[in-house]
Order: sequence, then structure tokens, then C-alpha cells
Amino acid sequence: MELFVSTFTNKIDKKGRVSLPSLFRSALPKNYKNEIILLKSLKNKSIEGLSVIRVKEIASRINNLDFFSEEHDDFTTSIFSEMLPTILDKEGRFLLPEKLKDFADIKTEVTFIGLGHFFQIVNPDTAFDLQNKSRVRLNLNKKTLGKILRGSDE
Amino acid sequence: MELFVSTFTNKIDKKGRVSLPSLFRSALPKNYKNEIILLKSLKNKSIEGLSVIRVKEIASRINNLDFFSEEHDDFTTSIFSEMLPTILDKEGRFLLPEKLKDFADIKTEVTFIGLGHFFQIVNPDTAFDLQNKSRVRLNLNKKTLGKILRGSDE
DNA sequence: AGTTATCCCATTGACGCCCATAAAATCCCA
DNA sequence: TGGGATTTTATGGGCGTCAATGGGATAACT
Repeated sequence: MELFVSTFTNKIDKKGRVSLPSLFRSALPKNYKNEIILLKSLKNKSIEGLSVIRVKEIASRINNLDFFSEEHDDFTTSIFSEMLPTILDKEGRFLLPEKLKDFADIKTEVTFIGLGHFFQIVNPDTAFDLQNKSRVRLNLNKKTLGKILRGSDE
Repeated sequence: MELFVSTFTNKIDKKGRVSLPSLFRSALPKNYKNEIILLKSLKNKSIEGLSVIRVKEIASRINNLDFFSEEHDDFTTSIFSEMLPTILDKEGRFLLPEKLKDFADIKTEVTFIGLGHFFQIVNPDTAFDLQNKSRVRLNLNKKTLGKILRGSDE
């Protein structure tokens, strides 16, 4: 499966390293098995993890915006400048920079939340919250749920 | 990655030298690994950094404009005449000219902001501001945001 | 000469690379 | 099908390398 699914919680060691869950590693694209891109989420106080391929897609979409628009500027600065290309070591670990830990309020443990084409890295308590909230919201929206899960209306 | 991404802050030494961040060095084109072009930004009080290749691309685009147009004049004078070709030393450092430092209000430290095909050099406080402001503006623009990040309308 | 820029070497701290271990998951075969 | 054997995963830690920075000495400029 080349999607990021399921949820895992791992420790951060003294050097600031974390293991990317093995299932996520196997979801990385063929030629970029040991590289991920970290990005501050634009939605909330979490970190997003993306594959190189995914980032290239995003980059090309940005390039299609009008070069002189303010929008273009905003995307380039919020996305390119905030990107942290990150290499995994042989054991599948990577370094979580202080800046990001502060941003996402992370200290000794992180939870990886698979979200399909990307994943989130959050503080474990936040993870629990996020998942409950979206579960509740989904139940309030049964119709779409049916469409998605069964490919039909209802 | 052949793009300038991420953000770094480096010191200017007594001699006026700064290290170009290693990740940016590796983003320079094959045959021009130790050369960059500096340019006063046309948009704000910052310095822009470009690779030689990028400059050539820009040049060819300008060439396609009508030679007798005012536009052509403006581009050639505000862009070409302001360019500062700059060589990196063996350690990957270069000299930041006084003129540019004044223009961008830089004193002892600079922040390099990766913006894809080029990068900006600014005073660290300004960098922080720029990034926060575009982040806020983007959040007010959920529609494009969805398009860019997920390739779809929301 | 005096100023300015380039070369070369040194230092320091961070990071990558490698090896080790324990626990968990998977395999394998009677 | 159960339980021991093997492999994989998460984690710890030592050590060498490289990036960022400092500075003296040499070369270029005016």
C-alpha cells in the first residue's frame, strides 16, 4: 500500500531522533525510500510529513499560479521556505528539529497519524483529541460517509 | 532536490562573509556550483539570490519582449544593471556588499529563505514577519489552499 | 602603502554512519 | 496448530565527518 494509514506512537531519544513507523516507511515511493519532507501544518499546531513525490506535485501546482500574484508569493514562502527535507538513517529514524517540536508542542513522544497521501506528527494527547473530534464530525455527516465507503449514495 | 527550500540563519563575520547554507549550495546547477547572482528585490527590502541558470532563463524571457518597449527598458535597467555576480570561496562563503546590507537592513546575521527557483536574503526579524504574514494570508484563502495541497477543490 | 578580497588551515558542535540489544512480529515445522 | 527459532522493529550509544565559523597570511586593487 502506498498510502499512509494507521496510527503509531514512538519515543524521541536523547539525540532528538524518532523512528518513522515501519508501515509508513514502506509507503514511501520507490526511489525516495529514505527521504521525507516535514512541514508545519497550515491548519493547526501539528507537523505534516510528505513524500518527495508528493512535494514535487505540490511544487508544480504552485508553479502554475501567476508569478506576480500575491498568492504565488504566499505559497512559495509558506511552503518552500518552511519545508524541511529530512533523511532517514539506516534504521529508519530522523531528526525532529527543535523548532518543529516547539511548534507542535512535542516533548518526549510523538504520534504518527496516517492520512492517506501524507501523515501528521503530533503530541500523543493531541492525537487522541483529533481522532475523536473527526469521528464525531463524520457521524454527523452520514451521507458523505456512505458515498465514500461504499461508493454510492447511502 | 534542485529547488531552494527551507530557511537558515547564518552569521556575517568581521570580513563581511556569510556561508551560503549547504542545502542551497547543493541546489546550485551542476556547472555553476560556486556562483550566485545577487539582486535587490523589486518587491521589498530584501536581497534575492539566483543561480546562473535562472538568470539566463530570465534573460531569454526579456529578450522576447519588444526591444523598443518601455517594458524592455525597465527590465534591462532594473534587473541586469543591478545584478551582482558573486563567487563562493572554498568554504561556500561569499561577501555581502555594504550597499546590499544597507538596502536590506542587515547587520550581523542573515536569514536565507528558500523560495523554489530562487532565494531571499533578509534580516532575521524580517524573515519571521514575512513567513507569519503569508501564513495568515493563506489561511484566509482556503480554496486555493486546498487546490494546491491536495490538487482539488477542498 | 593601505585597503580589500582570496586562500588555507584550525576549531567546534551537530549530524550521519555504524554496531548493539531488547522486544515484538513472523516464520516454520513437527 | 502450537511453540520455539528467526527476522524485523524500535531504541541506545560511540565515533568519524562535515558544515559553519574564525583568523592569519598572501595576493590583488587603487
